[in-house]
Amino acid sequence: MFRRREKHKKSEVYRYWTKRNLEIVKKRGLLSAETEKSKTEILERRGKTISDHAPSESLSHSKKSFFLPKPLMSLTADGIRRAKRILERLQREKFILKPNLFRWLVNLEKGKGMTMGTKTVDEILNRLQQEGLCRCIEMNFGNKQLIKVVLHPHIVNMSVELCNEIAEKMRSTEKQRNGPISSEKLENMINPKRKLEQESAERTDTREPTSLKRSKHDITGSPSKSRSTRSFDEAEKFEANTLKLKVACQGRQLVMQYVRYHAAKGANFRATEWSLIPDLPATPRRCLKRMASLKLNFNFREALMQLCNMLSERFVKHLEENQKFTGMERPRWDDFNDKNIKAALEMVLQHKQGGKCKISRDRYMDTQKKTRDEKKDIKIRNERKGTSGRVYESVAIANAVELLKLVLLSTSTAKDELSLSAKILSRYTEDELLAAYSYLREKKFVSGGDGDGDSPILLSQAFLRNISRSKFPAVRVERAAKFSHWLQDREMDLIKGEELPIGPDLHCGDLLHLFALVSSQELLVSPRLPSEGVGDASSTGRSGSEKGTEIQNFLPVKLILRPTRRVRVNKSVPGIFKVVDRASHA
DNA sequence: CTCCGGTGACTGTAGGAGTG
DNA sequence: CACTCCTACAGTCACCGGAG
Repeated sequence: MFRRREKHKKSEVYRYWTKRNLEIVKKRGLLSAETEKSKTEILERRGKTISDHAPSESLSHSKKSFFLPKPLMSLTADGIRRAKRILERLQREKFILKPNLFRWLVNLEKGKGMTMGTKTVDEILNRLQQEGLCRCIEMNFGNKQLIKVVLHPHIVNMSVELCNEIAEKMRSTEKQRNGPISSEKLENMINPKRKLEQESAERTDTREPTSLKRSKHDITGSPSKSRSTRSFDEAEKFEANTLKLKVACQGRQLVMQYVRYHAAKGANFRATEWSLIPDLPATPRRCLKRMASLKLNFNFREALMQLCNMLSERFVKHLEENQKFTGMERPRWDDFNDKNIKAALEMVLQHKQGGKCKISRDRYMDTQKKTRDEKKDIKIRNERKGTSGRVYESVAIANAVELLKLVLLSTSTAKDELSLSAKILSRYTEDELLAAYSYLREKKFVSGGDGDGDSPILLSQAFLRNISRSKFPAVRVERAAKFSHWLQDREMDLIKGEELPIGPDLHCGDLLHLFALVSSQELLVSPRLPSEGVGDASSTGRSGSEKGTEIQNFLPVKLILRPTRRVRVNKSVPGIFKVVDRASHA
């Protein structure tokens, strides 16, 4: 994982990127030189890759999904959409003739470039039936042909009226498709009552009914109290399951569309333009709110970004390959039936309900408090920065990261320094330190510390290399050069043994240069306090000291940094004293 | 009763368009 | 180029209703 600060005009956004993703787009820079400009521009506009991303192992801990009933969960995204359509239509119409259902679904998916087979529909119906969301029966009104009918599950009694309705539907369908139908067929359809009475007589005769076959479910039992209760209960269950399925489909659709959008758009986006996302399951505003609320769940956000990354990688490849193999049919980059994509999507959907629900109340309250505190921290930090940059992590953890680095950088074994480090670190919670440590491990900033604890935790060679290679911004370098000139101008004073007061407004470049000299033992820095003590600047009237020129007004304090080794004599500068100008600080 | 997800009202902010 | 205005997104808070 790679955290990167992005500047978006007036704002700054922190995002996580996988290294691999970044490299892909870097490679893309090479490719773009050889390829068409327009496609390159698309890649350029996409930015470096997709944002925020969870550790890759997140996918390997596949948990059992509780989001949908298992039979439905195993359907593809298309399958779930079709199941949803079937259930919605079943809600409205109570029954559907299977041939009609098939034609209707095929018709709805016209232009998608795929042909759905009847087996696919059978599979979906089977799954729905297993979940008690529909009933599939075969009916015979006397003609040779069996008519397959999908029923709303709470229809347990085939009333004469319903048979009439089914027959009427069949008649109108046949008429539409084949023109006039045979008189025998018509007679059977128009008067199914007679046929049913006949069947009833056959049943009392303990013979197997011939005209109204049962499929997996009993659809012909006479009404009874227990049957009514079951019917009612099943109706309730149906409603609940339908609602659940509907919500799940919306959730899935929302995530899919969101991820498609972001994968294609890349990292250089300010915000989600919901109005541009097609096929949303609800209004853009509703989707925005829903997604915002889902993203409060850290696990969900991470899994979502993981999915974005995965899809983004495929999108980049897709563009690159299209550049090489123009005109060839390529696999879809956003194919949610792809094994890996599907797994990542399921992971996102699992976290949709997971996380918060799984933790105990106390733990939940702690988390809530922590979340609030973190948000407060972030708010304070953002306010201080004067921007509205959004930092998606705890400042406490960020601080802990820096402290850990410092502790690890320190090679001191002095007792007091170790206890000071321990004291500072003790201000952080175990969770924060663990998170900080995980972060450092993830970025390969530290090595060791694994196994039985024999190997100590150390800053990695890669980290140390990177430190020495990191470039200073030009403005800092200029500042250091200016400071260096300032010191050179006063070299004679220093040789004479005079102390030079250093102003309070040292910047990064000044400090770097100063402490480089201190580190090489060319200079000595000692703190001083004003002779009249520390207090309100207005009451002291130390105009001279504010200019930093009247060293005699300062008294040395106890804490004076002295080199432990002898000052190098071959250098002409014996020492410089850092004077702390309290008056100008107050 | 608590917990939790969903939702509306509200606020803050970025960025684009228009203007001088 | 700087400013204002407008739009859209994002986040917060409070409330509601269902589930347990």
